[in-house]
This record gives sequence, structure tokens and C-alpha cells, in this order.
Amino acid sequence: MRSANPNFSTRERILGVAETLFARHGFAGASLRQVTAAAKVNLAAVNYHFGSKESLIEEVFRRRLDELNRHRLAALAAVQARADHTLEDVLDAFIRPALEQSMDSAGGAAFVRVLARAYAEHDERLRKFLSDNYGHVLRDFATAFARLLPQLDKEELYWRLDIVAGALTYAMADFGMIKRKSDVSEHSHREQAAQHLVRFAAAGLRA
Amino acid sequence: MRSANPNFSTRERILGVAETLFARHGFAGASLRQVTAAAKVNLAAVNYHFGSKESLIEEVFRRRLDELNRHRLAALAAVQARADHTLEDVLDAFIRPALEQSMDSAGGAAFVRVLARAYAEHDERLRKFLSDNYGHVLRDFATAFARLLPQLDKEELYWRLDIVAGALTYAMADFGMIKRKSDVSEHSHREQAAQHLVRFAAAGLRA
DNA sequence: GTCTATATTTGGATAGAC
DNA sequence: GTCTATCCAAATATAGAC
Repeated sequence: MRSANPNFSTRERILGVAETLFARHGFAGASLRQVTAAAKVNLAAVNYHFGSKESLIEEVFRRRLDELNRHRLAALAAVQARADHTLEDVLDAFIRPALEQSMDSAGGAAFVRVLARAYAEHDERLRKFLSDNYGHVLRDFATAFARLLPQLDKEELYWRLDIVAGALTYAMADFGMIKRKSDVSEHSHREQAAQHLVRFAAAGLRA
Repeated sequence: MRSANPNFSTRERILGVAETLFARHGFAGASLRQVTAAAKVNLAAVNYHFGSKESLIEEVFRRRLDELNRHRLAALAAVQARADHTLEDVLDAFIRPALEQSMDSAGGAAFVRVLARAYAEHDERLRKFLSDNYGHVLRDFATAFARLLPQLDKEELYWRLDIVAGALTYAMADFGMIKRKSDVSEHSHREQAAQHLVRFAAAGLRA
């Protein structure tokens, strides 16, 4: 049986530390020895709980991506339920859940940076894993964008979504690192950030 | 004395291959063994010519960044010489040299992806190297942007430049990988790309 | 300048005791 | 589930012949 509080179990500590170190040093750059040392668990624990480094990486994604995508799809569905929804609404459905997660949970900010890394990495296996398990989310959003931008032909839309996805990924990854004035609460900070990103991306898509 | 044609010397072959593999697998992910095998030179050649892997990485940057930054600063100076220059002009001065380099030279496309990686990596030593040697270029551009966007306070401008820099870095990195119709020449393709990026970024900065 | 051979370190994975 | 000890492969770096 597991430890009484699964948040502090060996397994969870490994996942949390791995997330931080993968964000900081990349998947190849962070070694299992660094991870287990920082998590104060034994080196062998990684293989016991996850089987391999690659499986650990996948589990780092799974742990947060399931929830993030549920929120994103729910937000998208809510937006699309209204017949008069705008480009800004769809962008908001994409951005806000990520920003919320990055500020709510302790490791959330690190995870968004891990996501950005996955985006930048061109590793075949990692891309296949993400595409197989989470590709449908991006496809749903792409369809929603296409409906709202009928004046753009396919090539144009492709270009712009590519840039927007890159911009948003980068922006959200850096979000946790931007200093904020101490008199601005977490909540309004997130609100401001989301608005900036949405306006920026919408302007780029419409230009 | 060097080989007759320095482009095919052992040293240059290493640099070219390293650029490609660092772009593809990251700095930690590409090993010196992979590099030397692909370059068809001996493993020991890297240490002979560069001293260490880290020095090789720095040399990969130096080889193209000096030229790129010269072009960028020249373009910026030309733009600023005209009193009525616009935001689009400054953005163009930043983007166009990178796109030109990415299409002109054989390894140029790979190098832009290496640049994007450096941007994403938070490795302290690499960031310090780039900031020490090339930080003045980004500072000059930031100043030019600040003059053209007086309505934005410092915090606003910081936010937006951060997003724009991320967007452009990503976009330029992916640029070489986007398929183009066969009937569109390299030149007009680059022209289109530059215009898209400039318009997108300008819209975001003004929004 | 380039090669072979090797030293040294680091990293991923496993076996077996507890 | 966790630990110690260890194996094996891979990686960086160097020594010394040519």
C-alpha cells in the first residue's frame, strides 16, 4: 500500500523534481542522478516506479496534461456553445487554463516550461507520444480557428497558427519568471497576462 | 598551414555538422561522437580544434552570429537614419537578416534553430556568453522600439517585447521546415515570410 | 593535423538484501 | 517499497604515434 499522503510519496516527489529539472536543463540535460538526489530518494527508485527515464518523462506530461486538456476542451465547448463567439474567446479558452494551472499548483509554472521544451524539441518519440495522446486537442482548436477566419486560405492560416502557437508557448513558459509588482495580486496578474496574450494573438491572426 | 579550401577543412566540417545536430537534438542531446561520426572526422579532432564541447558550442554561435548582428545593426542604422521610420521598419531590420541568412547559406536554417534553442535553454553559462558578446544588439533594438511606442509604459513594453521575441524566434526556427509550393521561388517565399512576421509582430505590439 | 588507443567520468539500468 | 552495490554503455577528454 501507498504512503498515507500520496503527495509526499517517493513517486510523487520524483515527478515533482523531474518536472523542475527537465524545465531547467532539458530532458537530455537532466540526469536521473540529479533527479533522485534532489528528490532525496534512492537512484533505483526511478526504475522501480517508472521503468525507465523515457517513461518518467512521459509520466511528467501525463500527470498534468490530462487535466489541462480537459479544462481546455471544456472551455472551448463552452465558447462554441454561443453562436456569436469570437476569435478572442477561442484564444482565451486555449490560454487561460494553462495560465491558471501555472499559477495554482506548485509545479505548474515548471510544467508549462516543460511543455515549451517539448514544443521546441524535435525528438521523434516524444512528439509521437504527445501527438498520439493529445493531438486531438490541438486539432479541435485548429478547426475552431479555421471557422472564424474564413478569409484566410489554408496556407495563410497554417502560417499564422504556427506563429501564434510558438508565441503563446514561449510567452506562457516565461510567464512564471516575469516579476510582478508586489501590490498586484496573483489573480489580477493572471488576468492581465491572459488579456495581453489574447489581444496580441488575435491581432496577429486578423492582421 | 590549413587545407587549401577552408570550407572543407576538418574544422569547418565539424562546425557544420555540429550546427545541424545541435539544432536537431539540443546541446546536451548531441554527443561529440555523433558529431565526429557524421562529419567523418576522428573523435579527437574536436578537442584538438576547439578544446572542449562547450567551446565548440560557442564557436558554432560565433561563426554566424557576428555576421548576422552586423547585418541587423546595419539595417537598424539605415532605418533610423530616416526620421519617419515605422515600427514595421524596425521589425524588418531585425527579421530580414535572419531569414536571409537562413536561406542563403547551407547551414543557415539549422543555425536559426540553434539560436531558438539557445533562447529556450536557461543554461547559465550559455546565456552569459551570448549576453556578454551580443547583448548590445538586442538592447539597441529595444531602445528603438521604446521610442516608437511611447504610449506603452515600461512594464507593458517589456511584456510585449518578450512575447514578440519569443514568437519571432520560434517562427524563424520553423521557417526552414515549412513546405512551400514548388512554383514559388526562394526569393518571393522569403519576401512573403518576412512580411507575415513583420505584420504579425507589429499588430501585437500596437494592439 | 590526424590517427589509434585509452583514461576518466557520468549516466541508465539491474540484482539482491532488507 | 527502499537501499546498497554493481554492471554496462556512452560520453568527454587526453596521450602519444605517425
